Amino acid sequence: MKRKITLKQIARELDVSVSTVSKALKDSDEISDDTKQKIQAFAKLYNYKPNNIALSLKNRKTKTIGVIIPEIVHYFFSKVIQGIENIALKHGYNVIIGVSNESFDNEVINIETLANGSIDGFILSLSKETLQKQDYHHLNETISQGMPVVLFDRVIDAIVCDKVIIDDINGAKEAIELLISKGCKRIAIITTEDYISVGRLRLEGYLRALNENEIESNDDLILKVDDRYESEDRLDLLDTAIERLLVNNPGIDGVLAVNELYAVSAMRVARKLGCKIPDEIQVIGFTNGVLSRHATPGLTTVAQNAQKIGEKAADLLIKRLETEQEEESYETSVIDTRLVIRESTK
Amino acid sequence: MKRKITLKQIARELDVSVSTVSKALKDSDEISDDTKQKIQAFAKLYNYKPNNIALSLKNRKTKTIGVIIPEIVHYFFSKVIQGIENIALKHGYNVIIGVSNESFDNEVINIETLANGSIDGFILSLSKETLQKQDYHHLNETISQGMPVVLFDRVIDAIVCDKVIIDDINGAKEAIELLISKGCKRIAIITTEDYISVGRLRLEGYLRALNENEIESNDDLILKVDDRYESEDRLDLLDTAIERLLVNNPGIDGVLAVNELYAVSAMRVARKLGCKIPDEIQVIGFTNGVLSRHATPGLTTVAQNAQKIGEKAADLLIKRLETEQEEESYETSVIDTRLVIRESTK
DNA sequence: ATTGATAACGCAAACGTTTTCGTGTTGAAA
DNA sequence: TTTCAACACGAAAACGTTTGCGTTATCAAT
Repeated sequence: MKRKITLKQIARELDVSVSTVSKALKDSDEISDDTKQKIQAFAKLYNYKPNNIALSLKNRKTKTIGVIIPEIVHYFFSKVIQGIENIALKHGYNVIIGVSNESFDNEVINIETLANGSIDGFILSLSKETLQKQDYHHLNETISQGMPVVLFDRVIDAIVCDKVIIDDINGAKEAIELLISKGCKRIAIITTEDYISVGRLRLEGYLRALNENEIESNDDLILKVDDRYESEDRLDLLDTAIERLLVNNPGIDGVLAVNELYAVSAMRVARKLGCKIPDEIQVIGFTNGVLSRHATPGLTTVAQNAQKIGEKAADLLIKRLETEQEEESYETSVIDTRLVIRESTK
Repeated sequence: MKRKITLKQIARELDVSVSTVSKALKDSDEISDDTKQKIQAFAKLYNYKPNNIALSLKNRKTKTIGVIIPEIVHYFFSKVIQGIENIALKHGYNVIIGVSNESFDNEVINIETLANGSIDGFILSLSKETLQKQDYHHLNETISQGMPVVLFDRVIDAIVCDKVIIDDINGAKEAIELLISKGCKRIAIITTEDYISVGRLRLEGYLRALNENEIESNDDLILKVDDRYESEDRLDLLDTAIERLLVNNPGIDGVLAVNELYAVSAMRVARKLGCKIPDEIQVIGFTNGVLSRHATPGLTTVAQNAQKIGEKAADLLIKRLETEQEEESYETSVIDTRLVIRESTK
């Protein structure tokens, strides 16, 4: 086993100084051609590569981006990571992933362990628990220590930094408008509790669309799902809640769900209740993921361009990292949504 | 903005030496109680945290695990990462992710940039292109440099290291046995090309099960899907291939697919051809992911315990990292599969 | 008064780089 | 022969830690 070789070892072996080796490998013209060739050949032979850690310490930058997401087994988030990876790789950055599992404590721990020199900046989406507690001191502290942060998807005004979001209001509004144009009169929405911004905003879009089309909104048609129903072993509770919605409110002919899971669950429940999709009920979801694509019938969805979100977030972060000046003007980038029509709408 | 504080700054501020600060913060009894309290209080006030990079350089270990996967937007791989993250966090390790996108070159680049001191060890699954080229020099080199490596899922004998796999042969065999016990007489398999080990092994299990049950195998019933059909915009080609399989071989009453995508595609095509599932054709897939759970009908699958694979891989790696001695005996851990019965089988 | 122990701290090296600033050697010009 | 560039290289500091060892000062014991 031949361990990695260092400048010092090369220097000793070739009987020159460490600085000579360093310069020779950088092709400095301080060093004679003879010596350079000798050193370069030797380095190549032993496959010398500079030690990243030493470089990081010296340069005070790690060329590494920290990404903290609530959940990794999730089409949207993994697609965002893919976007981040793309851009990062292109600029010579590595990506280190932390998963908060929707827990505030995990988020804090992840941030704290990464913020001590391991990374140059953060890209993150807040955990549900953090949103609920409305405690952002950990983020504001790392930001005030000069660590650049880019927030995406689940963002919050109280944190001042670059942000990447989608136009949730408009995405939902367009979806509802599609349903209306397809003849829906009684449209329900399956959303999250209000503290999750995307749920709140999509509900807002739903209400606006109804309002603009002079359809009276009805609280009975608004189902705010308890988070806890989202875990894999609580699907029955989600189904029950949806079933209650459909049974208690006969005549529902359109459903907007704020994520894939809610949407396919709605379709499953509707089918169970004997409703034809899209003939009797039309369904639209959010996130054009694998579920939407392979559901039966195929699910019409509001595509979020998750990959683009990741790319934009990485762009913003890297731009801030590479331009030293501390611009105190932060950018919020809005990524457009796109309706993908499939068979769950007419 | 208050930047992170260092030992040196504390030392200067309190008019002591750096080493005194360091020792005081470690509660060394070389330092008087007075000084310790003063220093500790000051450090706490300024929220001192040791710089990870400096520690890494000094200790020659980074407490970071490098994970390289072929694809991140993928239930199986993201679930494996979740398992790795769990264990890593528990042992104070960070996880840095590289995505090869099934490309040999990307795999090499990822490994090389991470191997230069950024990480203590690798966990990885080989890219398809690497498997095809059968070129493993990059891995064998990093291993020979003393970098611990754990391979999972797509493993290869030519690389000598710890490995974590599932019992593909047996998993497939049990699936086929289930189909046979449910009355299937003419069972097809939708698998990958042979160079992908999991496809090859599952085919092997299929053949063994047929053999043991004295059913003659038939090459016409073995569909080896071209990789390129797997991308999101090539789904029609996959469907066409499956359709050809079903149309050219009437009487197929059972299908084993080596992944979720192939399985739901098979169901979609079968339904399109007017076949009832599971009455006329029963289908079993691999990977108990979100597709299997939410397909209609629910897909019976061979669950791979992806999270357990990740946990085991992380365990193996960390064990090797923490026990310094260079044991030259490598372990191959086999994670058991589990049949999850749903409505796509009788 | 001398010795020796002990307490409390600082020095310096080490991890692997890069880079600034010498320094010694050569050769040519004066 | 002296002087001065130019050339080729080395020493050392710096990044932020940790740690073995050396160095004081104090005080008790002889």
